[in-house]
Amino acid sequence: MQFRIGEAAKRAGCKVETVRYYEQMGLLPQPSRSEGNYRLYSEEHLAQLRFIRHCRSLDMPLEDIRNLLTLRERPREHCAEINALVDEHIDRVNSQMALLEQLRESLLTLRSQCAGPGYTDSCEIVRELSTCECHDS
Amino acid sequence: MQFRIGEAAKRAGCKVETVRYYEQMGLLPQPSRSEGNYRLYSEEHLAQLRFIRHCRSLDMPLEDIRNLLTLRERPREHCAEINALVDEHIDRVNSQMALLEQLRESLLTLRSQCAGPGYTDSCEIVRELSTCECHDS
DNA sequence: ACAATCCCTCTAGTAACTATAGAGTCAAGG
DNA sequence: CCTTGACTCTATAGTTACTAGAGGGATTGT
Repeated sequence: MQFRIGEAAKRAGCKVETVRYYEQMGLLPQPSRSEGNYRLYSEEHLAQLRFIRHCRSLDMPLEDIRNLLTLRERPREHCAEINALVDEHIDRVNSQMALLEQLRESLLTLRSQCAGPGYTDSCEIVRELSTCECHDS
Repeated sequence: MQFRIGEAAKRAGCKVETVRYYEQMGLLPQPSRSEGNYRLYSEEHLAQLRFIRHCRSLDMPLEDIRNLLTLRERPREHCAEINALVDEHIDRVNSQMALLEQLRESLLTLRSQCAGPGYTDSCEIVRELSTCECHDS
């Protein structure tokens, strides 16, 4: 079975442009072409595309996926590396979550400054946003 | 007191390039210039820069900040809009967190597939990433 | 024969910066 | 007076993972 790009994209749950983009980035091998120069994908191509999409649904960066694609050829030898890669990604997600949690706190505090229609002359939210007690660097 | 861009950036806790970028995006008014064509910032400029940075530290998009900068000129009249803007942002942060939480679950499940040195011939993580039970669209 | 739908390549746009190149300005030291 | 170093200027390109568009060819159905 061979698929044209539209069919491949649909089966992988992404857009046509995305498939071409992965090819351009070297994540998908160049498929054969039809007479009319259309890309023709095999089942293996499709499997690899799905692999990529699955990784992306876990928000892994393409660079990590590129590495995984290489490592998975000899999974036994590279088990440790594969785990490390996943662990690093989990760490990234964890710290992103911690950051977002802080953000949420700050925003809720900010929002509580103005609970109803203001009774002062200036907006407490604007006032709070104007004060600066923090230095990033 | 007038500051050159380096001093302004330091006081606002950001990079020099970032300050110029805000000016280019129309978030900071163009400052006066010295004889040698250096930007010269007043206290008001600095306050506005800090306002922007504070909003950014809450991860608000520049477009929202642009709106806030306008709204804050008449806070009393625009109190409701200001609140709505903050509320929307809180919603965004909330749904981002929900997404990340799901992600974390999936990643931990994935990771648990390979707890120690594998005893099978193929990596369970790679196997799981290859299976596809989901369609995004 | 013709229209609709698919596909092709190439280029530019997104958000919010960051980094670089190549040049000018300014204060202090020798 | 000259030079060195730190600072600044403009303009341009790079980052991530796509998305959107132009301008054209291929295929399919009526």
